Amino acid sequence: MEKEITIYDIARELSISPTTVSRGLNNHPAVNKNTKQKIFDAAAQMGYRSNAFASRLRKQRTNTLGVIVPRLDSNFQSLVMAGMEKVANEAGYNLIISQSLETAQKEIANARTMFENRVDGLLVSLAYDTENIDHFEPFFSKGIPLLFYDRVPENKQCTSIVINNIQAAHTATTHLVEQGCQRIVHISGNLRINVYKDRLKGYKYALMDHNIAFRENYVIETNLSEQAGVEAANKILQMDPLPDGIFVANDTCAVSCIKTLKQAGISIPGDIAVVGFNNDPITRIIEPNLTSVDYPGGEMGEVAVRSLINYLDGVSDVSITNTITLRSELVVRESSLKKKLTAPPAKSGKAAGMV
Amino acid sequence: MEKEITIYDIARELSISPTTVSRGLNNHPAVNKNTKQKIFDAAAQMGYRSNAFASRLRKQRTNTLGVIVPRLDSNFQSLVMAGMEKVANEAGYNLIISQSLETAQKEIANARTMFENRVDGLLVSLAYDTENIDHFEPFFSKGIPLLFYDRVPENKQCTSIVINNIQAAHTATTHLVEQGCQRIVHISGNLRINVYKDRLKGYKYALMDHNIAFRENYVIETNLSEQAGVEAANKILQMDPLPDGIFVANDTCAVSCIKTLKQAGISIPGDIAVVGFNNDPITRIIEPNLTSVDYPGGEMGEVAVRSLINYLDGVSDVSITNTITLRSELVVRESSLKKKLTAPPAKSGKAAGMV
DNA sequence: GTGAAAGCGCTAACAT
DNA sequence: ATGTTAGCGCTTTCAC
Repeated sequence: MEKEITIYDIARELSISPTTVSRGLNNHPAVNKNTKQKIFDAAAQMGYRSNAFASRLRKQRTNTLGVIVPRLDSNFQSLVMAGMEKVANEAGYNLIISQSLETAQKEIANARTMFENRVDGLLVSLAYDTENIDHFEPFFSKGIPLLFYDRVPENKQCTSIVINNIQAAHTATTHLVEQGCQRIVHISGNLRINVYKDRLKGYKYALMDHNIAFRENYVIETNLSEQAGVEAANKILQMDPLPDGIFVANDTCAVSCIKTLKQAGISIPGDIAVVGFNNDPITRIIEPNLTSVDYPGGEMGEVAVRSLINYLDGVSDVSITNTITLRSELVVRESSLKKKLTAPPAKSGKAAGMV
Repeated sequence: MEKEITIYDIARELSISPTTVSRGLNNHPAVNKNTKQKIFDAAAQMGYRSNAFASRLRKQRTNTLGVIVPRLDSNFQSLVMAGMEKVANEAGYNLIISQSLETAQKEIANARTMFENRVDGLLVSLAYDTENIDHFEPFFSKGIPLLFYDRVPENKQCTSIVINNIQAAHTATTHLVEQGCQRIVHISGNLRINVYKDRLKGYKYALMDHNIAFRENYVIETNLSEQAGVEAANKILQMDPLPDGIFVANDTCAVSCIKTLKQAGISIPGDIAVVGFNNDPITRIIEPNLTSVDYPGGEMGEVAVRSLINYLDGVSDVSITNTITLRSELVVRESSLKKKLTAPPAKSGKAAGMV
């Protein structure tokens, strides 16, 4: 590998100082336009490339953000990543992305790596089995901004970006009640995680608000996988009387649940109305199309990175100790419509959403 | 922000030299076990964190790989990313990920950033409108390994990881022919991209091999979006006689095409048999379930990173100028089955795949 | 087994 | 507008 060109080489070539070269390359205002041009020309011609490490070592700022995500291969998370990358890229930040694969152990290791890589800020969505956030302690004590999104810690001291899961679940459940459902099952995810815990709460509250008794055995805790949907459906089929509504905490599981129920001869929504969560593309493919809570992944990613960068730039030092709550909305489709609407339901998309 | 602890601080604390501290921290064999222990203890106690930049500046190696991907928010690409991250992480490499958003312009900018970040290697899947790969020239001339996957340049000089799109498309089309289809339409993607070009080729070859005339107007070039599926379906509905088979270059488009055809009263596969590409989760949700080419995204990501790292470690300097072709397979489901199989088709999954 | 010294390439005082 | 100087924190000869 040939020798790298440095600003010293350029300086020598042009008989000026390295300082001026550095300044020129960085478009410092106090450099003669002519000199600047010469510097750029020489740099291009000599095949110079700036050494980000030397610069970072010197500047003590990395222009890099770290992301720790449970899994990259989820529809929701990939939307988030896309949003994050977009904003970060526009702002000149790099993104180092790692996945915890839902284990605290990897999350801890990743946090450590991010710390040593001296990311300027860190974005985290917690793993399934993360019990505490001690592994982020170094970030707190060094004052490195840490922002949780979606799967956030209970500890309300942390900055987080979420949707109002309680409210969303309340709306979803209420919708089922309004469609005439009285025996509503809730298929939940891991109840140690805030989002699923909150969705359960919203479900409960909605029942209470409509004077429907909450029944412990109507809550099925699962891992929300496709397989879990099949199993949950089988449990539901055993129930007597048969439930007439199901609120599922994600779409993957809701869809496989519907498939299983249909195979068993249950009519959706006739016998059982179903509402999912996430508004994944599959909601518009399953028959009947699935009513679901639209969950702004891309936006969440964008907002998260933007907040972090604003904070780093001192623009919004207002407080990084806040919770940002994004809007979500119920998108009503056929799977939950026991009653006909006065106007026919929109074919698809968000048209029928209620704000 | 309090001062960072460096190896000098540790050295002073223990009255030994920074050299020894550095060696100890890096588990250099020639350091006394006792000393090593003392170093680690002091480091932990003093809250030391290694400065990756200083180390990289000195070592001229970054342990970082760059990834430039068209879009993060695609099912396939998120599988790839997940596979890449997994292997990279295990090997102690960081991943800097950026998206081109399908534009050559951003791809060029991203390549530049990756270059300045001195990634040890780069993984690229090309954007829609990338016309040439001049922007990767710096990597070639600096000897930085560059590995293309999936969307690779025509130029066969580059290392790439692909599936055999010609063969896969040939198999898919042949399957339709064997089901009795004679008028098979192909819904293709952007024909400037190798994968779609090759799928068209495979389709053509299969027709030829079965003495079916290739008809120009049976090829519909689209962007393979959901919307494109609707439009393509409408075109097909205009055709007289009606085609009896469709081979679509991805599943998203195939599914929306099926939905539109069904709405128009066409029976799938009775009137028209359909085969997709990618084996996305949606193939198992649409009714009838969609026959599709299984496309190993996760594996592609894993293999790509593993190859790159092996090369960097000098393990497989065999040649980074090769093409690695991964296996793909047709997964037969109801959407293409005009004839009953002797054995009943597998309910789902890859069981019915032909190798 | 340990240490001294030099330097990776850059930038930010502080001159001038 | 430009230059001098020093140092970011680490690793690596080379020496003992």
